[in-house]
Amino acid sequence: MSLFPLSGGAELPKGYEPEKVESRWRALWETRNFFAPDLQDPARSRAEPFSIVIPPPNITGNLHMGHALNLTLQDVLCRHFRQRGRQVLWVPGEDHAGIATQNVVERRLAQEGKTRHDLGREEFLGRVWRWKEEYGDNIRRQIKALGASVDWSRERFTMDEGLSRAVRRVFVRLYNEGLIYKGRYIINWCSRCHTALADDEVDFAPQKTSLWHIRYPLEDGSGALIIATTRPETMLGDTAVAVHPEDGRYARLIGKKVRLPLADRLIPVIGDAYVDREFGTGVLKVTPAHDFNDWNLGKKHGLDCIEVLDDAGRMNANAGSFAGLAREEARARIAAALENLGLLAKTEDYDNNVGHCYRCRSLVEPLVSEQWFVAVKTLAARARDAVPGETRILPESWLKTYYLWLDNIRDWCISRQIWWGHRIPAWTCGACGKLLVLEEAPDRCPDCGHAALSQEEDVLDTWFSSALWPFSTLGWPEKTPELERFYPTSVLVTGFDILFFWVARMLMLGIHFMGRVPFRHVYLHALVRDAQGRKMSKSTGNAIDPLEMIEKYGTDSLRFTLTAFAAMGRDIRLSEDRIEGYRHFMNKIWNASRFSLLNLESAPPPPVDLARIEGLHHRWILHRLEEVKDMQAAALPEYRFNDAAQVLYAFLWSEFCDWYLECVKPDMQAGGARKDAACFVLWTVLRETLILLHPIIPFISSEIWAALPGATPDLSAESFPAPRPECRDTAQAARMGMVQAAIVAVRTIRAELNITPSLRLTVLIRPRDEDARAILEEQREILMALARLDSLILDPAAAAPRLSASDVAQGNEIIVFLSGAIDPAVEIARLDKGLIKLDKEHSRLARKLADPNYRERAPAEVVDKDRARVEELALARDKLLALRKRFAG
RNA sequence: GGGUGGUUAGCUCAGCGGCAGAGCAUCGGCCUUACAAGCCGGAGGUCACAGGUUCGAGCCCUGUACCACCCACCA
Repeated sequence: MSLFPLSGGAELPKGYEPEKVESRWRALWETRNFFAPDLQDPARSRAEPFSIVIPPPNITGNLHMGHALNLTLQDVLCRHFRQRGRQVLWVPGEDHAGIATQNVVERRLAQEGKTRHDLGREEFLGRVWRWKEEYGDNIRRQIKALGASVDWSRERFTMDEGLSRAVRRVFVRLYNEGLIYKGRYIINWCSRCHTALADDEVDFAPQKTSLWHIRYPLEDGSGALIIATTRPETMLGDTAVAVHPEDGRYARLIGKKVRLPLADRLIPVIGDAYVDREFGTGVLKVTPAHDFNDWNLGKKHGLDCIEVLDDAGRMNANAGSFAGLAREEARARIAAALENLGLLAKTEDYDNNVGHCYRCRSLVEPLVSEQWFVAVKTLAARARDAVPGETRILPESWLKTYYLWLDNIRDWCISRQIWWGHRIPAWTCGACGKLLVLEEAPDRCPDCGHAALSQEEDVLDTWFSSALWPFSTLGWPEKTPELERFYPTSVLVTGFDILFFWVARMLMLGIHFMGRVPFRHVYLHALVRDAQGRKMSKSTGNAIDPLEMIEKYGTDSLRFTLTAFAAMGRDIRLSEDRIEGYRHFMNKIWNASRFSLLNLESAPPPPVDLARIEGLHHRWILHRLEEVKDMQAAALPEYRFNDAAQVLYAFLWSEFCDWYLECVKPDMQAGGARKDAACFVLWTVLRETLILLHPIIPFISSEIWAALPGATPDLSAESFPAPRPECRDTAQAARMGMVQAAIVAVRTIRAELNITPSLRLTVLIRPRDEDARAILEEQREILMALARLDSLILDPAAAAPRLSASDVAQGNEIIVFLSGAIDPAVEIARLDKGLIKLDKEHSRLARKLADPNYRERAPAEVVDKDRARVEELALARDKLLALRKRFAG
């Protein structure tokens, strides 16, 4: 198959070059649309499907590290479950991001000296669409760059026709059910974006301001109430003054009236427990039109609502002589006017917290206006009940936060006064004034028959369409096979920062319209922070660009880094060093594979019965492979990404490379049946390890796979390796541990005595028992090679020469013969160091075992283990002491 | 004000009742025919603090300190 980069049995180039390798595989996966599930596939149809809808990136931006993490984790899951035989669907798509996108395009227009109003609605939207075509593709390329195994044939965009229809259907149904209503209400208003904002689109930030103390004279002339305010300019809209009903200073004044300065209106003094007696003077001015709490007080006490600010942040006609002034200007002028009248009691510095637009950072103004709302109380209650029974939120620490939010939720303001978005499907009859809420534009008014209908100007909050994403992308309101098969989706993988914006709302609308939750699990991953723990952002300039990292270190290095750091419930502090570090791991994999391929023929090695294979190292590595398979199969479905990555890292590097490959070298040199067996085990272990690595590092694993003898065309279609219970052998693994300990003991002596590695040593091992002797004898060749010996004596009775250094490893006495002089003091010091260590552990355990409470109450197996250990320690100590004696005399 | 998480080797972090771990950094020795982006070995810890539970506590409980973050409010 010429499409595939390498054919089986090829030699790998000396260095790993991610760029070349990756572009080949990207192109291949793309042209073949490898990751579109075949709904007709009988094998996969039997298993429970695995589906994910992508959190749609905004079309405004470039991929950042958060996306890279998000996409990597989803891809790891998708590839893993594909291996496990599940039918996997991962739906890609993009979000139109109403305000953000409109801002970007408007900024461009501004460069041409135009505003959107110069173009008009239609032409402006044309511009946005063109912009979308350009940048939507940008995001797509970046998703592809990461190697995400999405199904591009099912890509969706929140503004495409299908999804827009779903939006209209949902809107109309909620309206007819009385869950969407239109009303005058106080909302957050961004006077720069010129639109309403939802509560959670407002960011609070501290601001230095003043607290003005203003006298409000009592009507009866008996004095004045002094109120403290940060917003004197809104006083013109005051319709009451409030005090705490139990406040001894003021309670008797409730029901009286004060004269509102500058406006010359009489307003009542009301009593309400909401007032904090401790704050300021304990008297609160009430401006229902420009403050959320005042709005509530106004409703409760039946107060008038006088608006004094307009939607551009200027004083309106109600402000009398201040009309037309910007709010800051008005504030200064009013303060000055009060000062002149002697009504300004004092001004003090004050640290305030003010709302800002989360998109453009400008000040948010509470204003009363006509908006559309979703009545969320009942929807929220059901979304609450669904968790954790039908939908599990992980890590579970987020549960409480989720509940708390839903319990205190207010109606959701869904109308936005911008153009880019789903226009509200409501029309007003110009003749009779009837409001028509319909999925498609009506020709004429059904009541009066008039054709003069005008559609609402507003569009819907972006999150309204995203809230439908899990079912709208699958084809709803049509009854599609995808919807039937893949809803509810298996898991939603996203950052916790949009738990409320998005996750909770998907749950609400999913339950309402589908009758079932939209996903079984929600996995909330970390935020990616910089090395100092700050949030990465363009403005702070601390962002690490994933594409730059990909270019520099390769996609797999980046993916492995993100996976390895994705421990549940913790933020990731990322720095470039980390990625560079894991590039070393890629190189290690590459070179281990090169070595393997150099020893393998171009045809797959003839099979050997692995259950009966000779050779401790083979049995050990096969046993360990089984354990690694188990761990991976357990870790990934539990979203323990870091565990999966760490286990693979340690297995491949510290076991496969450091030990197994070294052990196998003599086999390869020996040739014959021994080499054949080694080739088969090597081939098997490498093959299966590549399969295990593939979900995390798809590119390099695919490239190596393709070069393996007998490789199938594409690793991404390969199944998770079947368990091989006959290869599990704990006893053999322990024996290997003993051999390793003996080798390490020799190496340590060599290093501590500064003996050059090039000098081959003579070593005497006094085995602890016959079994150990037999094993060590059998492994003589490996011991000789890895400890770099020229002679190995295995004899329990042999004497240790005075010219030697020694140690005890798992009960075996290791005696390294030395040719040159030895300083007895040095050797004694070495032995004493070991003895001290042994003694410490021995006495600790002995003390523990001496305690009858421990012996009685601890589980028998724990006690037995300690007993065995104590004996072993005692034995080792005796042996070391005996060895030490030869220097004493 | 309410809530959540964190405090373990120089750094970044795993571990969450039974021998304190990893990666990086560091120190010493090596171009040992896959890999110097490497190999071998070493050193490095009152597991924030104070109590408690337990035969046994980084691990469980209570409290304290500090650091993050989230929500609400701030007239």
